[in-house]
Amino acid sequence: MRLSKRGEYGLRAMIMLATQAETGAPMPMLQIKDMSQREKIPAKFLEQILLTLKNAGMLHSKMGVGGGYYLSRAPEQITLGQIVRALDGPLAPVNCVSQMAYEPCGCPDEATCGLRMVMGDVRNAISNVLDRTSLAEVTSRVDAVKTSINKP
Amino acid sequence: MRLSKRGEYGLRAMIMLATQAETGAPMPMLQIKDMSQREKIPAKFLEQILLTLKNAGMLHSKMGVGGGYYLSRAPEQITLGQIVRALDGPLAPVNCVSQMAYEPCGCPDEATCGLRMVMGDVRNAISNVLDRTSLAEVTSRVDAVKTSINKP
DNA sequence: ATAAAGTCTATAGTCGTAATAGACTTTTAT
DNA sequence: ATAAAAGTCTATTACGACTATAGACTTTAT
Repeated sequence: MRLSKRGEYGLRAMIMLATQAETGAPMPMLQIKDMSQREKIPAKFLEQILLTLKNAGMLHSKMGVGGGYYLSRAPEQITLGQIVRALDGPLAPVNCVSQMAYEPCGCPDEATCGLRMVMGDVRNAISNVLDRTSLAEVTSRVDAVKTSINKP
Repeated sequence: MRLSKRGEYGLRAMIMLATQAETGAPMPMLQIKDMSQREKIPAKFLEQILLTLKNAGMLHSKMGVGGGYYLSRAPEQITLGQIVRALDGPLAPVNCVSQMAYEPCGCPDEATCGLRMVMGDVRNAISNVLDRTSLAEVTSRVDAVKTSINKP
């Protein structure tokens, strides 16, 4: 049940951008170079990932000197499920229970397939986390931990 | 968040064996050939999978004419989580939240890593399904559907 | 004009998955 | 005793996806 590196790096980048957005900075933008250095992500790989996310409509960018990437919507409006799906495809463990990429799996009868029932549960369990968690919720959880450490 | 073919085939085989066990047949055994034909699984691949499961202690086998595989414990005592872990490794999407295969992921500080918090939730969500579902529960769900179809 | 930054496409390398092969061992039936 | 049926074990291949790198191009600020 692995998350790919592409998915991991993409999530890290989006979380960084959301954190930046919530600082209230006038232009909450980050550059590839910044992000790749902070989290030790290969820059050229990250570039592709951000491009994918941009083409999926989650990021905007500014070219040229002083450019960078920023979220195209408020952090509340972007879920982790959207990010993972854009980068890694369906959340479902098997295609026959996928909402976005259904395919029959070849078992004699889907209605009475035990595997399919359980994998449907797994898909829902994953979706209940990733589709209900927004970038804003992530940053606020991080903030909560950080302040509880500073004021014990 | 894919389940590998190995995992899928292994689960299918174990569910077949559990179904067989619950028929009350005197010797609830199935042969590789039977299982591979029923669910269109490449026989030689299934062979490897069953061997892995046997070495993990979930199956016993009988060699020679009239041999085959059978569950080493009651279907109630075997969870899907055990099967998936034996075949595909940890359930966790990233190693830094894995119970059975923890590894640091290289983020600056694990305690305040937003990705890690969420992936921990995902791991728990998956585990809450797979570790709490036994083969017996799968077969009884299948039976429930089958009888509700016959008596509408 | 130049340097900084994102865009885009192609391609290489690597690794895990899926599958196949084949020689060996055990057991049953005749 | 022997042959056929079945599981055991290890090696190896084939393939594709994932990861990463390269390089030429475009846009923008100073």
